[in-house]
Amino acid sequence: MLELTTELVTGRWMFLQSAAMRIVIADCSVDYEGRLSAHLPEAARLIMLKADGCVAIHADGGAYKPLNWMNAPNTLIEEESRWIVTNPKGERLTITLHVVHSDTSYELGQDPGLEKDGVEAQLQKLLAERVEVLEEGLTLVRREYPTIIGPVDLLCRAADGGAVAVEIKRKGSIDGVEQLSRYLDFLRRDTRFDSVRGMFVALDVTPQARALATDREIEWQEVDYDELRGIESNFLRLF
Amino acid sequence: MLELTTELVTGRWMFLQSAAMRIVIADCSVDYEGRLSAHLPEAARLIMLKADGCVAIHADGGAYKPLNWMNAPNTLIEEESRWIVTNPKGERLTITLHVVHSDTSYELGQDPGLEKDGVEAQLQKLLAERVEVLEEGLTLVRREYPTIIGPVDLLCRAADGGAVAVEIKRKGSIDGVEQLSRYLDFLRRDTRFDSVRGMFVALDVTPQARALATDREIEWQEVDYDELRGIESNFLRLF
DNA sequence: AGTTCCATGTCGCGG
DNA sequence: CCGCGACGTGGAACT
Repeated sequence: MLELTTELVTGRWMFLQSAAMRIVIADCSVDYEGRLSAHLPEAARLIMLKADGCVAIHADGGAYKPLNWMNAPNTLIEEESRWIVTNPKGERLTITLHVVHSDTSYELGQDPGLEKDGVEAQLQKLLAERVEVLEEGLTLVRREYPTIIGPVDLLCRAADGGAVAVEIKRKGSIDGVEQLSRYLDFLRRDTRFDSVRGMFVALDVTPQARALATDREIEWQEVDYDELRGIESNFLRLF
Repeated sequence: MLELTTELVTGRWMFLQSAAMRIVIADCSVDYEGRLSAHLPEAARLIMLKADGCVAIHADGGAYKPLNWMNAPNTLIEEESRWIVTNPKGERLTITLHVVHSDTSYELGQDPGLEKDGVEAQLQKLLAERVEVLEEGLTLVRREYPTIIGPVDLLCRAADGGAVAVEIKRKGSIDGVEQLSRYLDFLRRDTRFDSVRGMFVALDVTPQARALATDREIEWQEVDYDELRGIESNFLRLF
């Protein structure tokens, strides 16, 4: 773990390109011109510069979101007491430094990254591998079946030969039912399908979503994530 | 501008409650249990604690978004080399500190706040002043026309006397078409209008939004922001 | 408190 | 690189 101070560094732009995070505490005012125009009056703030060149200006509050920022890729020009950050999209962030209280850099190295569990992608993958969990005799035709208005999570075939469009959500709210309804509208006009049923699947389905689904004659069901993983690991163990 | 180090402080939780930002550089591993489960293996990271009690764990890259975070309000328990952050919603963040490289606090004070000039609001204003840009003979009835389900961006009258509901977006995606569809459903049940057309206007309209709008018999069009501003400034210059 | 809708959304994946 | 949908979306305005 190496801690560097700016005294060690002559070319700051080069420094930014190296893998290090720089933290500056300063009285500053900021202007952003890009997707909108924004201005920050002079005040004490924390300026974070990461190795990839991104810049974030934080106040002591307001959750994790900075007051102003510029995401990589961008170019930093350091003038006397003024930094100008520009990116290829034509956005520009200008930081005017009035007083610098602290300027420190830390060599953090590459992060091993976040391991997530319980998101929709995982759920879709598990269900795609075992669609018969949803209904006996159901077989997978295709994951992410494309339509002009977007991909259907799972397109399946039922035991009776009819098509079944499955929409999967972690939390099943009314939006998801609307989304599935749109897909059904389009699929039902596709002459390749004789009949298309809708099936709405989530870890939890809200009462409003249940009501709407029922009203639209869309089946809904809740699945248990741990159970699904259990089935999966049993499956792997047995075959 | 006061810089405090942790040596000055005995009760860190109290310290957090005071208006100061604390920056810790440490080798740490992190676990989050809440809306999902997530784990961060041990690595050097920056931990930011703000005065409002929020916590963010940053790697040296990945834009301004932290790897993990907990927004205020929450409670921080500092044990020996382990921090446990919990919130009323039942989420929990556990930070295990293996090596602390640096621990500094900064008194930043209250931020005067960001002054913004957003795009959609600006776009709506420009179009409201020149609705004939959208269609010949169109006149404005009212901006933000109120309905029970929310305000219609622009309610207009066409040359033939029919009503036109205009929804304006910076980026026109499928959500916006859904929103306009709901307004139309509602307006068409209002006996004061003989007929109501829908018009979906954005700087960019996605192909899927186009498809859905067309299917719902909603007109859509793209407008050019710079051109609109040009029209506006010409208008001001000439009259 | 619950809902709706905007955002400089950001992020990741598939074409 | 674009387009699209998910997100621990976050946040504000309004009911």
